[in-house]
Amino acid sequence: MTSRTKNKTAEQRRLETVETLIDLAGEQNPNAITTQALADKMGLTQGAIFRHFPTKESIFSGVMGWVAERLMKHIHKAIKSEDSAIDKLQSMFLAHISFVSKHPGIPRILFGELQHDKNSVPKQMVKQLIAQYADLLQDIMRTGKERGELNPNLDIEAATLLFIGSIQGLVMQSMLAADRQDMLAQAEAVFNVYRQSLL
Amino acid sequence: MTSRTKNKTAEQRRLETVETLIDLAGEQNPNAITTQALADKMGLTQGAIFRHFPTKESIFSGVMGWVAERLMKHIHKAIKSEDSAIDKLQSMFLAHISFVSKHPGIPRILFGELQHDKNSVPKQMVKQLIAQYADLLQDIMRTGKERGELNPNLDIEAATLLFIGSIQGLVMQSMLAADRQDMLAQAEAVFNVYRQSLL
DNA sequence: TTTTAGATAGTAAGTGACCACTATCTTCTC
DNA sequence: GAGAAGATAGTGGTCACTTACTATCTAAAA
Repeated sequence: MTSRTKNKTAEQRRLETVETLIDLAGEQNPNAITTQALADKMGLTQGAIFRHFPTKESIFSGVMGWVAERLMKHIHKAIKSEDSAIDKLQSMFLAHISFVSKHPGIPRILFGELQHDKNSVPKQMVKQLIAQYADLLQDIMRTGKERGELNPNLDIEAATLLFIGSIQGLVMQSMLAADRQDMLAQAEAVFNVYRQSLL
Repeated sequence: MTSRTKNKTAEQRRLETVETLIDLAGEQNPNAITTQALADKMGLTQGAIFRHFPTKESIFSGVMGWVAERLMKHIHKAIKSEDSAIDKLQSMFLAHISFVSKHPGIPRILFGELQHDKNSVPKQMVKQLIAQYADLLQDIMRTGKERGELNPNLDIEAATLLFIGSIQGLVMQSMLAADRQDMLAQAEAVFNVYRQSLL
């Protein structure tokens, strides 16, 4: 062997693999990323990947775990300091957009998983993440209603769908333009329009 | 040869191929549909596909052409009979949802094309379709503003993105639930929330 | 009306490239 | 020296696309 770099521990490699996949997904179709491309970017041989993951699908499961933990933590941190429902929603919106604009591969992987027909493990994890996310939104809206901060006639389920949809719209926009620079600026404008529907 | 069925013309086969692909995309990941699966569903051999299309990608271009024509026609017909901007937008929204609920494979193919990195022909066609769609929305909103039907301070660009995003949200919801039945009912509720943001 | 020739739709059977995954050997670390 | 990380070199399967042949259709000549 000619390698001079030290071996890393299994856990380090697992994390590195997951993050490399997220990185690559920012540049190309996630479903088209090969284990070879992954290994190349990590400076390993293709076979080495399978020392740490039993299947390719399990790497995607790892990604979903990574996302679920970091995204929810990021969002909870953002809304903790806010008081009113509207402010919480706005912080959540902007935190989410800043997260995906830092990791543009993530929404692409998410959509890609949803495209599959069969209920794979990563797809189930996506479903669970979205359900958890929607629950949080509905909690905020419900207490916002109780406190008289939101329109008492607001259809919470529809408002939740609209919230998530508007994030998807921004993501799609950035995929069209391949230009994530002004995503945050646009996000503010979009939320301002969305806000009107809550009052 | 043992076949008893007559040969069809090239144009008939091209159309049939495109519609079969749309059909299949309603059930499985569009990018994972093989030319073999397509041929099977049409009762042809795999090689026969390539009598009518030079590459697999060109079939997707055919799909995008099909969609662009039918969707826009469907939508223009829906808004023609409406008067106010709000009514036009609502008709457009519901027409769009009824269209994709009749052809659930279409949004999946669209998303799938956007995932690609390189600017393939079908991806460019998707971009063009979305741009055309956004133009129509903005036209309606602009005249709605002039007539005093919409909030004069409305951010039209953001409202357009929110409109498209809300459709994406509904589509995603149907992909999660694999249940397109109540998509139209949900659509009305979502538009009612959206409408508030225009006033 | 019949014959026939050119064009086209379709079949059958590849081909080469790619890819997830594996078996075996080598190197590193403790 | 044991156990784990990595390298090397497969293997079987899949897939888009091709080549060479056959069946069918059309239209004009006889």
